[in-house]
Amino acid sequence: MRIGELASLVGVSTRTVRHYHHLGLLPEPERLANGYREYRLRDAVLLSRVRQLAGLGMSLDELRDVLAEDQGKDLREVLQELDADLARQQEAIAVRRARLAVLLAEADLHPDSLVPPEMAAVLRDLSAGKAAESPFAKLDREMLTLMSNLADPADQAHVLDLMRPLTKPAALARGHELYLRLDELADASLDDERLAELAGDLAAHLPDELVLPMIEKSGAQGADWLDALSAEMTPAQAEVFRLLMVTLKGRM
Amino acid sequence: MRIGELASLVGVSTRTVRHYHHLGLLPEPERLANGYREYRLRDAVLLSRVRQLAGLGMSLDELRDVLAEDQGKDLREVLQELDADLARQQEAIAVRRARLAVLLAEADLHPDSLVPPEMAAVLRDLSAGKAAESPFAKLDREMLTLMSNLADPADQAHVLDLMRPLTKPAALARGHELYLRLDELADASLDDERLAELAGDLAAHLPDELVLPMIEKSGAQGADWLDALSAEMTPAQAEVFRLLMVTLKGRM
DNA sequence: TTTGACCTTCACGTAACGTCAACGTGTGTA
DNA sequence: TACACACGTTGACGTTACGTGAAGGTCAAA
Repeated sequence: MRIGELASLVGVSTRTVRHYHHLGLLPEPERLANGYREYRLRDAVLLSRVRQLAGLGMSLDELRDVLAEDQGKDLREVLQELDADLARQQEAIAVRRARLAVLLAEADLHPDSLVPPEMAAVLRDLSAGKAAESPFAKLDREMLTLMSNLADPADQAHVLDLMRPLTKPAALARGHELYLRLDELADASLDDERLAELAGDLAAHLPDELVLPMIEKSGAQGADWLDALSAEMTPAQAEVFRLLMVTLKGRM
Repeated sequence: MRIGELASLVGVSTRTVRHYHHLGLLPEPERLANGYREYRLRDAVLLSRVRQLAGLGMSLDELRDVLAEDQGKDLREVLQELDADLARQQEAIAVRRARLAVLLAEADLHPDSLVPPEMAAVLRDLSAGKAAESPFAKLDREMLTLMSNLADPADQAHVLDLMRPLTKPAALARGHELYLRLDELADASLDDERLAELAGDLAAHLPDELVLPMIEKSGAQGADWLDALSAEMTPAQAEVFRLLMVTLKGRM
């Protein structure tokens, strides 16, 4: 047999056969006078075995070890590891599919704000009505989208629970008003009394359980999302948040 | 934010961020006077979105299309395709695990002859007893191993059914005897009468349903396993098989 | 001033081959 | 005999999503 016959017998490309020679998975056969490789039946058996194992999902490197060590690790052990690995892959894919299903449940799916449907509804509510044009509402939505994207699914549900009181009509109206007040005070002087007043109203509006964990997490990590957020605000708005933080930390 | 802060905020490496810039998945931000990239909150949102989609199993190329076309294919469609693809992957892994389970059921698993347990038992029987040392039995085992490796699982079961009659004690003894006779005639003259006699006995021994499909498949493909097989036999043995083929073709 | 911890771009390495390129070999046909 | 055509040979670049140096500039603290 020459290489093409061997390849088509086993159902692979000649390139694959040569590749396996290169990796040492298949011994180089004798050469004819013209330099062509000359294969025997045994080579077909060896090649088909390599394909079998490779087809099970084993890497060619692992495969070389299995074939070489010959006794090193007991084939059964290797195959059991492989099975465990495949099980993990299945699990990972299942998780991805579950997340996909959640996203696909969203009614008007668009490339921005890839948040789960429930969160999308909350975001819509928060910047609806009077706050529809509010720049600060937009910033807040941006930040909440980021938080949603970064949180793991377990936290997601928890955060949604905590935000639910904010979506009741009365709280919503109050939230919109706070957005507008933040917009108004954008360029206020840093010693404007309304800043402290607004910070107090914000502290009263936001549930402690929602904000406190954020503060805690914030201090821990190196890169701080609070820094990124306040960099987007005007100095006056940042001052409002500084006051808010002081108030909230006092409550801890 | 500089690149390190952005990266740790979203939980990726700085290399990844730069890679996404290179691929056009993330817009290059402004640069500071010293050449450092300066990111805004919006970039974190964009980056986290890219990670979300990539984490679902989408390739970065597809992702670029999704983000660029913006309206081209409707995100929902893309995600549905992705889900279908993931489903196929799950199925493929399940098949691999099923094959693994079959292999792991084999009692003495060793790297040679990776055949399913039932086939392994048949192979053991065929070259047991009187045929334990038979060179031809060894050749036959080699070929059957190859066939088993190359056959798809559906055929596998069928072939095993067809071989079952050969494993009954009486047939087995007769098979061993035939192996020994093939060994004896290895270097016989091509016009030795015993060759035709042996071919006849072989034809009587082998079930038609087992051999006929092999002959048919053999003629069709370019690379012929029969060629490879007869290349391993002595001229006299090859002659036996030629005669056997003639007999069998006559029966078709 | 030196030490770190950042940042910059450039470029090779990874897995398992596919796919030219550039070339020799062997056979059938005009 | 000449030419086409199918097959073989080695060598090397392309693919995916970054990791991992290399070689060097920037900035703040000790």
